Amino acid sequence: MIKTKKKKIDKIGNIRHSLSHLMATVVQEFFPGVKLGMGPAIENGFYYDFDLVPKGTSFTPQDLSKIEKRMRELIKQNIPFNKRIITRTEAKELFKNQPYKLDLIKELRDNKINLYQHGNFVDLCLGPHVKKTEEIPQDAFKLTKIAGAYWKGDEKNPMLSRIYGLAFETKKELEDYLKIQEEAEKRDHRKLGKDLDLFYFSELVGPGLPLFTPKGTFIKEELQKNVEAICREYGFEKVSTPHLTKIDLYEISGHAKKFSDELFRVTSPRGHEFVLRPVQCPHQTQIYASKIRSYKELPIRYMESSNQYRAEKTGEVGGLNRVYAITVEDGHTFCTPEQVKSEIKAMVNIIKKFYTSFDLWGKHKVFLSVRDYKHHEKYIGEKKDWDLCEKILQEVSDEMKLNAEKKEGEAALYGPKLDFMFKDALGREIQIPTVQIDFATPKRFNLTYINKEGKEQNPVMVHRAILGSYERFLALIIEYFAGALPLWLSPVQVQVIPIGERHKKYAQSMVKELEAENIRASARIDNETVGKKIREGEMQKIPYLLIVGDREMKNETIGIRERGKGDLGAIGLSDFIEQIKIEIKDKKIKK
RNA sequence: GCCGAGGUAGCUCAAUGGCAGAGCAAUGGUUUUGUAAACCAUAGGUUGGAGGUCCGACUCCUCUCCUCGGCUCCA
Repeated sequence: MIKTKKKKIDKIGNIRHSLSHLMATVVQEFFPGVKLGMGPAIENGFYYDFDLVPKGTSFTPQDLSKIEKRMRELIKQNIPFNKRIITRTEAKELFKNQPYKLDLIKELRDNKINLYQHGNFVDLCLGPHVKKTEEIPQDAFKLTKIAGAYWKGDEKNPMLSRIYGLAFETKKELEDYLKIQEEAEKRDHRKLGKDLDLFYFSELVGPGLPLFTPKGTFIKEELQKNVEAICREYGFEKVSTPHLTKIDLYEISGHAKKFSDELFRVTSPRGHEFVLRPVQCPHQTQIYASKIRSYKELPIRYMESSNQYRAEKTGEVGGLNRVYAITVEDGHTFCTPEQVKSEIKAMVNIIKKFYTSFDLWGKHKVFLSVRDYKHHEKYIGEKKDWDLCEKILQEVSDEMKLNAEKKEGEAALYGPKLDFMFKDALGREIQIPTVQIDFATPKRFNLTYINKEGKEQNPVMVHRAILGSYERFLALIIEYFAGALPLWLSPVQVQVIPIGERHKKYAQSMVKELEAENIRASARIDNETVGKKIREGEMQKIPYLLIVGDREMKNETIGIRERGKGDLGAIGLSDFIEQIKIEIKDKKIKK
């Protein structure tokens, strides 16, 4: 069973990879002198990078259909793909006009160089490929987009023109994929944020600076109450610190140097230099530092939901996932080295509890982000501390069965971390919760406590974000629930719809009763048809619509319509209130 | 920041060098409605902004702002 599945993956991998080569053939045919980059198979398709001549030219969307058409013609010719092995010297000669290929050859240690050839096209490649192009379905691929991409992913290198393609084994799979993408676009938080009136970007305020409407703000605050309640159970205390600081703070923490280009700088009228804070940790260290600490006080756990400001590169801001002004739910524990592991486990448990309440636990992947072992100078802190931190996180991952995947070079400035990754509506990975160990920052700020022996010692700092950025978290849940947020989080939980004029008073009295029970309710007493009010209520993703008319008034009931489920019949208001109070209290997720 | 595609009414979109338009939303009226869009009318625009070409620019060119898809980055 598993074997056949693997075989299937390989087969589609070969098709994708071979399509990439075929595309390069056609591009070479249409754009003589083109320099070839790399062209691998990827999830759902393939790409190939090209450097067109003359410099500065690129593909147009029209080129894509021409290339695609020609690729189909080539497939029909049933061209065989052949593997060849040549020596380094031969390879250098063969690719003498292909600087990027020569660059790749330089990196290969082996003297035997693998090539794949079909027709006249030869590429430096380990394979594998299809044997003949007849294995490639002609109608199950599509060239989709043109993008710039740096050679070998390094922004210091030249930018090549990349063509992305989708490819599947059957036409139906391709069509299904396109359909899913189309559906996914409908749950894009940027679209739903507008439709549901949650947030807005003003050209006057600027990009990356979301303005939250009353509904959006309500959700943010409700999330905050929720995450703080869980953290409080685990001993976190709320602190609040200013958004500004003298830059000196970041000179000590190391952020000023490392993130110099991403700091918003503010100069006072009297010439004093401040920065808008990009992180909260250094501020919180200063609360710790405000007095002498004893080992008996530790762990000390602070949490704070507040704004941070990062001057992200312009091309990187977008929607709520990357903004200049971020609301971050940030927390730090100061503890003894012996306490680190249990503190981290506690944090993972908080994350688990919080995400379980959204039905999101299990929808994630965990990365153990460690340093770039070749470049320790990029980080602060001592090597032995880093070794220990990485070991602790690995143990936590093993003991808590997190299955963390090691990611080299992804660590924070001051320490390694466990990052919890989720996917957005379009399948792009976003990092939300994180737990990070930090031996370095307490040393830099000279934070100490008096240990059992009566001697000063540096505490360890554990950074954690549960909800992370409210903006990102909101984007995640909007997309996950397609806007139909859980009842407890819905800005309007119940809307009462009177059938006609003579039912309006009854509707308003229902609202009063609901509000008396702390249920967020409103009545639609405007002169629209019932059908229209229901339609709008459904589109606004209001969890419950209560329809009241003659029947309901006579029987002192309400007609319930549940979001996405339609008419559920009539019951008494008190029974309804009882039911939804349970749903709110248990934070049930209804699907 | 880099490569590419875009920006027309609050929203979704039309008008390819020759009078800027539709549906929804808004406003006023009529209608009082039984489970996903009642009807009529009115108003709504320096076509993102600035400059240029042209008798004439939403349309062509330059710059700029913003949005989207990638790349890079993400404390």
